[in-house]
Amino acid sequence: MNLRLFNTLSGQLDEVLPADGAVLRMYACGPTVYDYGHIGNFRTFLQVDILRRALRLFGVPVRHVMNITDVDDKIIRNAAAAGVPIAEYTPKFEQAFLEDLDSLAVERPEILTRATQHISEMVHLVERLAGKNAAYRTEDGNWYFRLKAFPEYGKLSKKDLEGMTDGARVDVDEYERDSARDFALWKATNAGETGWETAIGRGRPGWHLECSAMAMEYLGESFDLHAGGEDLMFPHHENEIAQSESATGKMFARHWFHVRFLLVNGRKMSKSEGNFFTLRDLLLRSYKASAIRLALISVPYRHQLNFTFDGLVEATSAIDRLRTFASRLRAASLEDGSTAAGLATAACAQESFLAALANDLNTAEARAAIFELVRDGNIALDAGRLRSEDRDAMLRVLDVFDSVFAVIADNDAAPTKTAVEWARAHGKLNEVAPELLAASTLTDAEIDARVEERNLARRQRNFRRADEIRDELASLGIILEDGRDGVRWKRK
RNA sequence: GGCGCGGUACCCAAGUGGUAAGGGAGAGGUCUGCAAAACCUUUAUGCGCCGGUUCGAUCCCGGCCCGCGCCUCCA
Repeated sequence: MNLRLFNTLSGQLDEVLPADGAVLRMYACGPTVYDYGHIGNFRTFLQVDILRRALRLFGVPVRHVMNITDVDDKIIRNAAAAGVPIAEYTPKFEQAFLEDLDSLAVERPEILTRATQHISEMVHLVERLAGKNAAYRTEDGNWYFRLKAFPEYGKLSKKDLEGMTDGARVDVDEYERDSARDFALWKATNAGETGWETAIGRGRPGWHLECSAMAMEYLGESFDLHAGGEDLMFPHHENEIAQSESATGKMFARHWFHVRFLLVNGRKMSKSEGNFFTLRDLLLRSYKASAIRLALISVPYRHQLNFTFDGLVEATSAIDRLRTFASRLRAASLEDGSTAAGLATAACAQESFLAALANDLNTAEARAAIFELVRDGNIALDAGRLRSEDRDAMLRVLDVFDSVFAVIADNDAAPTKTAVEWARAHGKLNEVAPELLAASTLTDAEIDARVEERNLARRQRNFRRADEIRDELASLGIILEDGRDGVRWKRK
């Protein structure tokens, strides 16, 4: 089965296959490391993660490059405010970003590259463009791309260059430019400001330049797929295409993948709306990393996702159901052999799952296929109709599901712990949910002791005392479940 | 103003020209000292409104209403 994906450039679903028949080369725009990542950022990175995991599932090896933008206006401004050079300002946010990716089970790209480590490649690109009369230097030392040199400008975002100046807010003070739409390749800077001494003068790169230079460096002048948030389509990606294709004369990326912005409580996320959340905010409120991941990937990437706390609660319950089913299957003692119905249920679920993903990464439908397996599997289990090979087949389907969704395997403790430690180190303990703090004050041994105490009371049929202990632990975020095989407890 | 997306049960959310997946929540049941958990069952004669095409439309076409996004730093 081959993956068909919507291609912004062609405007239709296209099969995604490596042009060289071997490895799919993809570039995904990464973060600008000037602050902690928010859930909007992560929806995009998560959907790119789904893409690369799905490609692997379909047997397509991937070479995935992601940039870290470690020099830009906001970084320079924030670093200046903090009184440090940008090289001292950005590493902690880059580190936090990578930690957050780990928390969300986002696979690392094969190659991570930083803008500041590719200044010479960028300068070289400007020189190539200048050689083709597609770039020019103004008196103040800035370099601009000459839009007139690239008639195809607008082909990605379907914008008509002529109509664009109407209504668009264009900086009319930039009188030096040939055209107000010409974009900056290189910004001249003074001695005291962040900059590099180069053959094209002292300065720093414009934003778009880094992606073209680094994509070509690691993937070649022409490659398979380029990904990013929908906001990047214009002008960022359009400008990348213009400068890259003008320089090389070759098609830059064949396939363009854009992830739609999410809404939070029905509005665009913004600090002024009070609906702006970083991943860390949510972890500290005691939402599990897996639930955040599932909430952010359950709505297909081209649809607007309305992120809410209710949605997070729903995702938490949904994951519990999946995990319970998996452990029920593993624990069941079953007769050897298989049944036609059991194997068919597994095969059918897998087929629907793969077909849904192959159809433009329809994660909602893919998820539904797995929940049908859960229901049918539970029914067969209850009826005693399941045999060991049926179980094995179903577990294998769950593995296939989790190779893309990555929510059944329970790795939730580490992200929460990391977040709480981070809060402690940054004087943000007041932002940590009380039960999270409370739960971390009791060791496992202490909890076990309390549970044992309660068991004793129960054996003596002193239920009043038993309930007291249960309530007490509940207030500390410890949940008890009395089962057939004893008492299980878990931290909320 | 230009470009684009969406309005499906209490909430979230797929989907198809032939009569509505899935998840959550609620209700009922099984189990239990109680509870929780778990499992099962159940919940839209209808898919924003009005026309049209069709044997038949939630799905196609036109109009309208509402919500949202991009066009500017932004994932």
